[in-house]
Formats: sequence, structure tokens, C-alpha cells
Amino acid sequence: MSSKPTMRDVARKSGLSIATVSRVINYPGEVPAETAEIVTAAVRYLNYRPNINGRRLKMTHTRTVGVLVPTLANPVFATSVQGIEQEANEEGLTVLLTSSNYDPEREMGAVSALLNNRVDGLILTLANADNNPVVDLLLAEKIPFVLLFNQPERADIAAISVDNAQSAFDITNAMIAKGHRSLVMVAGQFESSDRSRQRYDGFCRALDQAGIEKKHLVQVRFGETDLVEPLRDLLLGPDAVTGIVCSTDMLAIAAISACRAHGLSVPGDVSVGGIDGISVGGLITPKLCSAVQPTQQMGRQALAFLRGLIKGQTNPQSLLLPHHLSDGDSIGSIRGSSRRRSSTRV
Amino acid sequence: MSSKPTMRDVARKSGLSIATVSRVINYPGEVPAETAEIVTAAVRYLNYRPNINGRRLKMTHTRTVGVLVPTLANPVFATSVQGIEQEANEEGLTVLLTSSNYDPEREMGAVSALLNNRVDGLILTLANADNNPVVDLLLAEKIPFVLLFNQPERADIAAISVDNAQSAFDITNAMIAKGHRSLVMVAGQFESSDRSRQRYDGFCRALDQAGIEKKHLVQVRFGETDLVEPLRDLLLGPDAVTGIVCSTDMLAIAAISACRAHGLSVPGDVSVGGIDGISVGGLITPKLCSAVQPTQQMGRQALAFLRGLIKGQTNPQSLLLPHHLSDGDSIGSIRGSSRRRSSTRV
DNA sequence: TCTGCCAATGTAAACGTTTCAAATGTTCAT
DNA sequence: ATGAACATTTGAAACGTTTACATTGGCAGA
Repeated sequence: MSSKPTMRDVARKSGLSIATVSRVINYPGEVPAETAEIVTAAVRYLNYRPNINGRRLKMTHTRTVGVLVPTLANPVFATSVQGIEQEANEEGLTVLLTSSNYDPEREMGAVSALLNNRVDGLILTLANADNNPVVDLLLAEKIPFVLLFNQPERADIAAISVDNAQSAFDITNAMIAKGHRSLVMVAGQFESSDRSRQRYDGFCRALDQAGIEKKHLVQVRFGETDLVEPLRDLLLGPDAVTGIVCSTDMLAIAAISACRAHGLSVPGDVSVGGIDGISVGGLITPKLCSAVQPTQQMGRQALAFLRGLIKGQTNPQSLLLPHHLSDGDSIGSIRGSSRRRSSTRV
Repeated sequence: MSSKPTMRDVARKSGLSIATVSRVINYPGEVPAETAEIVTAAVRYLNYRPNINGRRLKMTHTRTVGVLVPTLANPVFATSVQGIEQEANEEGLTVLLTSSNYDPEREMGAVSALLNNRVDGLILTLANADNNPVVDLLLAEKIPFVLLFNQPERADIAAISVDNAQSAFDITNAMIAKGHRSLVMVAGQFESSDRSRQRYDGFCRALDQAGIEKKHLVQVRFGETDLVEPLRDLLLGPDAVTGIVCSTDMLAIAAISACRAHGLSVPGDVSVGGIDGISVGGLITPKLCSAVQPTQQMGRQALAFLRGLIKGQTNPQSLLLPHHLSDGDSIGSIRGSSRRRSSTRV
């Protein structure tokens, strides 16, 4: 007997029927203690473990949820997955994880694979939530899903996010409040992230409100961490900026590094702010100023939300969680003289 | 017809048998182009997607691998999972991800859940690879598995890792070479990570070789990022250290932060070195000196390795990948005067 | 003793695949 | 015309569960 023991084997061993065994395993309460004991003894003796695939085939639901994130390399997504996992674990749900690498093309393939697995529902962070074929597919097939970090325009889609535009608005304002008038936003490419665009909108709104005309934008491929060249002109050129607003903390950390590489100090010469609130931001020097979102909590919420949808709860609601500005020291007051000196130095 | 279309539906629609449909889907080459066309038309028309659970039940293998990591919050593991995912994706394998949160108790539960899913094999990063009940279970059940980051004592277990002791030895030596004689290692608790212990061993070996008697050790819970108190005495006390070797880069970043909090500069007053080589280490100031392991590559390798075992390749081999020291500037030459000044300053 | 009821257990039919063995058709040399 | 050889296709039996329904037996009430 080399193959794995099945329920039938347990039944034979315990002299009971396969149905009783099944009941002992799934509804322990509905079976007399003695029989349960016999069965569990056989289970232990044979080292039996239920084949979940048999169950999944029979049952209408699989107690499995699919998760799609752009990448695990950015701690903001890794942390959200942690939250999802925790909550899933507590509920005895299995998580199927995939990543798109920010590639809209791969999103469909990944979701397709998840659907083939007959997941009960999905948690997705999409490149672009609006006009997305994946969203259309899911709606058409009536598969419950929750968007995470996306802020779709349509109101009938469940989504958990912070207010992206407002986050960017706030961090930008924090710089403006310190006297900065010449700012650039460093953002991931808009095609790869609607968050990027929304955050850029918030950045622009803040500048507009302050009556600042000049709006610089530097876009980089996702995963790129070398900002030395992309920022050269804006840091050293004739109309050099004094503040860099980054659409993610990862970019902010890279921006600080680039400033240093150009001989500029942060926040002495240039101020830098980020968005996301990844934990490492609080450990580096200067401590990163960021619009912090409750990332892990958002993951948990997303799963809780999804469970509701799976249970049949209708009318998906979007949830905008509050963000807050962290008290870092990567944003400083403008000091015209210091900035001039360092920019002429090169 | 609200329920999902099945293969039977496709067969009916295309006027062919269910067996032919199956063949078109699984072995497209072995079927005349015309019939294939008819079938795929029906598939498209019905929006049919194969139910993987049906297949998994019938087949002996599931084309699914289970992955267990301590946490995704540490980029070193997140990155390795990225590597695993990439390779799995290319092979059309599904990844089931779980995390133990460094808790040995939870390892068994997590692996058990993965086995219930009938994964074809496992990639595990265990708290402690030696005398581990999970390892025993897997060996007993003859489930292929590969350890990642673990360096087990037994030679008959497949494992992919760098040489942990040697990594620590090298980074420690780098400090000694700069004149440091008073060193501490900051490590995660040994019960939660055999890597920690192995790295501590390497640290000790380097000190021994240099004839340094005093071996300081500070152990912290995993996930802990506040080292201000744990390091207070060793940074400010009478026999303050000049160098901190950390068993992970995350700890190293936290250690640098703690030094700053105590008014000490890195590397001016204290040198700090890490192990792992997480990417953010290269972006912060000072650039982190670290014993770098090819994390993502290790993930890919682990999966490639696992595929071999699943295919029946016997005699699992361990693989020690090379590490290298990164050229950072968190390790500086000893400057007795400077160190004294700053330590008396407080 | 019989009836009816209830608790405990068992029987058997799915669930959606894959795949072996068998059936059907087609081609071609004889 | 016959049948061998082959290319296609099909029927049907698993795979390991869950669960509606049937069966069993014990026991209370008459």
C-alpha cells in the first residue's frame, strides 16, 4: 500500500461507512463521541489526510481566495499580503498568490489561472482599475472581488484604498507650508498604476491651490531604483527644484539616494516626501516624511470585505481608509541661500 | 443555465465526445486541426474554463507547489518568493504561499494545510532545520521538498542557501580589518532561526581568529525594529563597542537608526554591517555594508531544484551559493579619538 | 406485542476531469 | 472485394469527496 490512504481506507479500518467518516471529519458535533473516537483513531493510525481536491470538486465553494499584486518587491504590497494572509489563516482559507509585475497584459493571465482554480473570490491590485478587461470579466462571471489600493471611478465595485489624490495633496502641502515653491513629482508610469496618476492629480491640485504654475513630473519604470540620471537636470539645472514629492516611499528612498549622489543633502538642500508609509521609511536617515496608509490593516479589511461578498452580501461598498502624515525629517524649511550654494557648487 | 459550463457542455455544443474535448485541451497536437477548431470555438462560445480541481483529483500530481516563509515583511523572503513565483509562472505551476511568522508551532500547521492541498512539493524556510518534526513528516511521507536559507546538518536533505557562518565571518572580518576590536552581534532569537545561530558562529570564529575574547550578543524578537534600548549599554557604556554585526540587513538598518538615536554617527563613531543584501540597503545613507546573497536567484533555483525532485530525481543535493561583500560605507576605520569623544558626550 | 419515532449509520449518486480500451472510418495493397 | 493498417473518435471507469435519502435498531407509549 504505497499510495496515500483515502477516506475509504479509514472507513474500512474503523469498520464504519465512508459517510460516517466524512461526518466525523466535517461535523464532529453531530456524531456520538465513541464513534468519533474510533474514526480519529483510524485516521491517526493510517496517517490519513483529507484530499481537499475531492472536496473542492464536490462542493460549490473552494474556501480559496486568489490574490494578485503588482510585485512583492515593494514592501507596501508584501505587507498587504501579510494582512490578507493573517485574516485568511484565521478563517481557514487558502490563499493563491500571483503577481503581475505591473504588466497589464499579465493581469488577465494571472486572473484566468486563478479562476481556473475556482477561487471563491479575488483580491486585486490592478495597474488600472478603470476600463479594465479583468474587471469586466469578473463582473460578467459574477465572481466576488475586492480591489486593493485601487480607487475605481465606478461606484459599484468593492475597493479598499486610501484617498490617493488627497494623500499626495497633503504631503505636497506639507512642503509648500515649509516654503517650497519649486517642486517635482517622481512617479511610476501611469499606465502601470492608476495610483500614480491619482497621486499626481493631488500633487497638481496642491500646486494650483498655492498658485504655483510650474509642475514638474518625472516618470520612471516600476522597479527602477536609480534616479541619479532622471533627476540630474531638476536637481542641478538652472531652475532646480527644492522639493521632491514621490508617488511611493520606495521612490522617495531612491530619490534621497540620488540627491546624495549629486552632492545635495536632504533636507538641507532638497526636501523629499513619499506616500505609502512602509516601515523602513521610519528607520532611515533622514526619517522619511510620508503619507502613511494602514497597509496591513487594508489587507485584512480586503479579505473581510471579500468574505462578505462571497457570503452573498450584495451591493459592494468602497472603503476609503484614513491616511496620516508621518513626522519625519526629510522635509525641511526652504533655505534659499543654502540651496543656491549647493546648486552652483557643481 | 446559470452554473459554469463544463466539459460536457463543450462536448454537447461541438457535437463531439467529452474525451475529444479533453484531448484538444491537453494535447492539441494530437488532434486534427479541424476538430480542434470546432472545439475551441465551442469553448469560446460557452466561456468554458477547465475546472482544475477535477483534473487534480484524477491526476496523480497537481502541478502545485507549497511555499512556507517566516514572513513577507522582511524583503529577503519577499524577494525569494518573487524568484519562486517567476520560475513557477514560467513552468505553469501554481504557488500556494503561507507564512509561519517565525513560529515553529505554526510551521506544522501550515505544512499540514499545504499537504491537504496535495502539493507536488514544498519549498520551506524553517525556523530550525535540524530535528524538525516537519522535516521528519515530509521524509516519512516522501514528499519532495527543498529548504531555502536553511543549512541543515543532515546531508540527505535538499537545501539552497549561502554559507551562513562564512557570510558572518566575512562581514565580521571586514570590520576587524578596519581595526575594530570591540564588536557585538545583533541577532534574531536562535529558536526562531537557525541562520541566526549559524551566523553567530561565524561571528565568533572571526573574533577567535583575531584573538578577540569579548563576544557580545544581543538577541531580539523577530520583527522588532527598535534597537534603541537593546543597544543602549553597548553603545554608551564603559566598554562600548565600535562595531555592530547584524544577522540580517533589517536589523542592520534598525541598528543604524538606533546609533543615530544615541547621537552616534555611522560609520564615524560606530560601524555597522549586515547580512542578506536586501536592495534597500544600497539606497540608504550610509550605504549598507552587507554579505549579499543572491536572494531572488535562490528562489528560482529552489523551484528548479524542486522540479527535479518531483520528476523523481533522487539523491537531493544541497547547494551553497556564493555570497559577496557589498561595497557600502557603513563600515569605517576605527578612530579611537572620535569614538571616545562621542561616547563621553552623552 | 405492536406502532411510531428518533438517533445512528449506510447507500449511492453526483462533482468535472483524464485516459484506457474499444469502436468506427478510411486508405490501400492485394 | 477483402482485410490489414492506421487515424480518429468514443464509452466508461476511475479519482476522493459530500450529502440527500434510505436503512437499521432501540425504545417509549399504547
